[in-house]
Amino acid sequence: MNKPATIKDIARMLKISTSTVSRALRDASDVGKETKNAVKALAEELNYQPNKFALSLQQKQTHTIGVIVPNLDYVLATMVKGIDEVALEAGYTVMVCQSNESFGREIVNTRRLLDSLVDGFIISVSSETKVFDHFKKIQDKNMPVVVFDRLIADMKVPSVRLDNKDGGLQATEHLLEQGYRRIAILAGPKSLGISNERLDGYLAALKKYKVKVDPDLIIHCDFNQDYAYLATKELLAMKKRPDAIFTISDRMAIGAMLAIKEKGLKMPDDIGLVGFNNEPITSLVSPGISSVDQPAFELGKIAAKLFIETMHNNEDMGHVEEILKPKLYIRESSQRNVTKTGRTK
Amino acid sequence: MNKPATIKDIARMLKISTSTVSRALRDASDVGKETKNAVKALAEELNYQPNKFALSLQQKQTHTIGVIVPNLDYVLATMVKGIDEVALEAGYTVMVCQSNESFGREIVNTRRLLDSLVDGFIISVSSETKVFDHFKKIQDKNMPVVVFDRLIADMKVPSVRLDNKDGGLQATEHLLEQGYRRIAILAGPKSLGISNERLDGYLAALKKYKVKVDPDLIIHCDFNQDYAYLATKELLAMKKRPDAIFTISDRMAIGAMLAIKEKGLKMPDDIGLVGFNNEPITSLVSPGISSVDQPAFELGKIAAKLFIETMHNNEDMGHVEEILKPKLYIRESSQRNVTKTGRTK
DNA sequence: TTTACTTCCGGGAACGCTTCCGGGAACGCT
DNA sequence: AGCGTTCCCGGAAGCGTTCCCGGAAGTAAA
Repeated sequence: MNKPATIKDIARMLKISTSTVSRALRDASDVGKETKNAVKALAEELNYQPNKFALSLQQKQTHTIGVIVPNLDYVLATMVKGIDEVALEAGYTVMVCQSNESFGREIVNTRRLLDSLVDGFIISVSSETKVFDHFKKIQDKNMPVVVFDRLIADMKVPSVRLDNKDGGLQATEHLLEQGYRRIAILAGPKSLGISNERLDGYLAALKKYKVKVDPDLIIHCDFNQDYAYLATKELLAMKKRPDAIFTISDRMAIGAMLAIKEKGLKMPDDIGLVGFNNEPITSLVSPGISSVDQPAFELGKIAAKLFIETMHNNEDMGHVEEILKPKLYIRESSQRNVTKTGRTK
Repeated sequence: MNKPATIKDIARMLKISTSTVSRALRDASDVGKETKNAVKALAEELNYQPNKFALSLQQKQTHTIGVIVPNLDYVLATMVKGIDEVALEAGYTVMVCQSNESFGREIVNTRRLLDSLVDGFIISVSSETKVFDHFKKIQDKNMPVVVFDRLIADMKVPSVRLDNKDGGLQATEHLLEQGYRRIAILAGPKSLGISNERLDGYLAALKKYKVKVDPDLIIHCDFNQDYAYLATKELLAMKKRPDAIFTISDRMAIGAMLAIKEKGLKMPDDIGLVGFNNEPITSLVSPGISSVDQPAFELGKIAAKLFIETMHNNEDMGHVEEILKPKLYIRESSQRNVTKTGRTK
């Protein structure tokens, strides 16, 4: 039972030709019923598994999807789970590579998967990435590409993403409704699209409420907790400190929260706080942090569906662009008027 | 530039044979210097990439490792990152599949990867899994298998794991040192090895301090926050409630913490709490939760190293078993005597 | 009986690559 | 001049499939 059985073995044992075996196994029409059964029975018995390499060599398909993500934090891990779910259903296997938010790493990963191992890609790009040549190579090879969450600027490919602007708008509007007026925003690096979109939402909300934008309250810092902590410390040290902070990720919200507590300020009274992603941690800390939820699992599923469609319909899926709506979960960190809205979750 | 260039193309263009091209590309000795250079130059120009399927068909190697994990929570994601790191270095690509702690899912994943796509496996088994036939099939095919974190009971394969007993011991001993005497433990399902080992450590510590074991204080519940919350509620409702709780995961610790707060008890004075994994969240909540740290990244790296060794040294790696030591990080949730130990991290 | 059409099956090429084998040319030595 | 070596290179088989094509029966129609 060492060497796996091949189609040839079956042919030899049954004294028929390999082509017949091949056809029988795939239920082709032009093969006798008895032979078909005999072949299937023997295949079963020998535990026959078609050799994927031979198949791939022939039909140049691997039924494998390369997924490249910047990391595997809560949101992305959930999205990947969604991808996995529908990919498996459709007979695809998924290869997940993390780029660790590194441009170089992303190129290496792409290269590796590209060589010949995968049928196509589902990508969320690293925050470091500013040029997309390595991804364009994929398209040159006519492989399907779907991007999700973080989009690629100038490539015409199907995509799923969150309506980040709306998320920023909901968050900021909520703070305004609660009476906060000097609202700061902790955004990510300027190269990061999702960050800019959320910032747009923030600006839109201020405009709607006719609150003047103070450039000093718009901070771009790295996408993590430590930087958010430092940035918040600076914000709170201002002569006219902000009375609320909107961070574009929950990890940053945590950083901000640490700085706020250290300063001895109380949420939501002294200062309001809203995060983004609705990670479980937001409801665990106290006070709970309001946060914009995104349907991550659903988003992953859609990404995979788009991929499979593009794979099958050879027609150019042009620029299909699915946009999902976020939903704000309000918790203690920003809820001044308890009468106003019921606490969710 | 649509069809990728093959060795044949090069041969034809240079008017030499494919075998010569093949040899030239791999720097074989018996090929003229000039031809060699010519071939290499042309290959470069055509952006030639050897077809992996053809290679695999031939030499039955894919340079791909199948990694099966129960989920992608903080610890496992970190471990996978470690695996990725050294695998990439060694020229291997990694395929990650999550079993979602489901036995059935694990079988499907194994099956899929097994078919022919991977050279071997690095596995952390699902908590649901009690029989290991699907893994034994892998060995039957003479593929290398390395297990990590959660071991497979009766299979002789190289493994890396944490010294879970020591972790349980450190945690419990610490609580005892702090003067707690009625210490409860929230363990996982009885089928979960790591849970039992940590429980062993707990028992060992009690024995060492000559504290009698109270079976009512040993709770087996599901490995997540909600169940831990419920279990803790019950514990706290006892006539003689415990004065400390050791949970075998941080997520469970969070659940416990919620129940404790709800009951109006204060940590560390009314009750002590120690978790396991040292997830970032432990230092974010307040009070910070003491937790047993495991070198997850390192553990992942070792797993991959073991795999590659097994792959190369054909000699049976017998039963290599690497065991890593955990380290307790003490935070506010369990630190009564501030004089005793300095707070770490 | 011939013709034509099904039904079922085998032969062989092809996918892209490696590797074994063998042969020709050039060279040096006797 | 003859022989053995060394250096390069081409031919061909083989990895496990699929698929096209053609052929041998059998059956129905002319």
